[in-house]
Amino acid sequence: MELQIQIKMNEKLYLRDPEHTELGKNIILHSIKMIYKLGFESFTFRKLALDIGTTEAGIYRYFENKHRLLVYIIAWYWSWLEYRVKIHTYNIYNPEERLRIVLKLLATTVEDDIQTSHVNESILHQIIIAESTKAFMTNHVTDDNKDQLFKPYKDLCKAIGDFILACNPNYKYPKSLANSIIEIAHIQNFFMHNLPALTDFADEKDESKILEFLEDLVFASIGKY
Amino acid sequence: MELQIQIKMNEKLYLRDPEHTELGKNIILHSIKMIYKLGFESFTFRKLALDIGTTEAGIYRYFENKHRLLVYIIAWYWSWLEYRVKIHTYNIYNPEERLRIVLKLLATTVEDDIQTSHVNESILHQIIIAESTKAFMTNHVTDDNKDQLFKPYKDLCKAIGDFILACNPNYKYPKSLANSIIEIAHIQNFFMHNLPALTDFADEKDESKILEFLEDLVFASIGKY
DNA sequence: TTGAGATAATAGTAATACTATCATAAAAAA
DNA sequence: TTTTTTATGATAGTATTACTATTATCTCAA
Repeated sequence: MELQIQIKMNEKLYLRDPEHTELGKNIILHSIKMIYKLGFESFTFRKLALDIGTTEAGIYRYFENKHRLLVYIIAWYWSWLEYRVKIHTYNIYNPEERLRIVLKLLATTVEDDIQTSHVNESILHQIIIAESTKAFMTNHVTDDNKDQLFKPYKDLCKAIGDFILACNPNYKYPKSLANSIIEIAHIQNFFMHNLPALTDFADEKDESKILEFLEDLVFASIGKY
Repeated sequence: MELQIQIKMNEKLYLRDPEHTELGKNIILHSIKMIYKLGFESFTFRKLALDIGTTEAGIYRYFENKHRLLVYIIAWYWSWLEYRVKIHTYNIYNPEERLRIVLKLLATTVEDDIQTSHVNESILHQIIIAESTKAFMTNHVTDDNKDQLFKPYKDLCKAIGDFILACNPNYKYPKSLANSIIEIAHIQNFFMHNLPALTDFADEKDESKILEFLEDLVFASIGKY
């Protein structure tokens, strides 16, 4: 038996559902590779079209512009991560252990443990690290938010915030701490690889050190250290 | 007596020093206003030239491209902030008090307490919140780092890291905690204003709440709570 | 067999991100 | 005072990006 998961995406994210067609799936697959390789700024629909063997117009039928495509990809990642969090914390009833599992999922490179057809999750994780805040750090963030484009991120933060509260119901900043640990995990990873002097992990370049830092931070903050 | 501070900028940041000429100062002044208003993505040299009443070519004489201009502005901010940190912690010998002062400088809107001619520091702070990570989140981060473009940010982190160590010489992650608190301060501020459901400060929209969160986080982490 | 849905091919536009050239005005050096 | 440097303005031009529009073709399902 081969299991496939399918993530239902917000319809505002696309013009035509890329999951429904071969070209659509190719757009997702190749855009992930290309954004990873070139960085989001240098990534263009023209280059993507050339790579896939289609035309710019073809891609514009699926996505309004490259920013929407980025938001789509990132939203997919957050949904997928929330799903992973659910699976990995299933049947675990100790709140601290659950939180530890979440931190590990956030801070370490994904192993392809869930089958998804057309997405390379490990490369996607690298995109998230470098590009994910660009999804909302725009001057149209309010409109995008009204279209619910950031719901997967919010849902994940909500879930993590609830885990934090389960550890310590009196902790005053569960939501803020939730998104903080996500963003810290990414920025530490980015700095470790690109501006290592800014971190305490320069020598080892080891993700498990980031995880230790995060655990230290979180459990000290919620008073369970 | 009127005191003016002058920040010496890395020469790689510009083609022609904007501090030396009227046009140069105008470029800085107007670009800050315009990036604040339009967001960095919608900001162009054409619009800036029109606003100043010069030509695109004129601006290209000062800055290679709009990204370099952003990095210049941000680098200026970090240098200025490090200077502020120095002044405000001068003659304060209690390490925890010093750290508290730094957190306040990081988390709250600047009052124009130091005279600088052509920079609106309070608008600049808003730019930093929304755009500062875009300075290094690029695929040319390594080259830019070799050119020392991020030195002011690194210097500030170093200073904060030293304050952290002064509070607790055994704390294992002073550098990582230093940049983490900077980035958390910004992201909480951004979320509070733009995606308030993600924070615990939604109702009040009050920077002092962010400061409380940061203090809680930092002093818990270094074990002085 | 018809027709809906998807794609390819082509064309075209406005804006962006630059580079180059030349004339001129102002400031500094001779 | 004259010369030279420096900064700016005016103008022009190119490649690329970010789109939109049109038409022809292909495929699959009713």
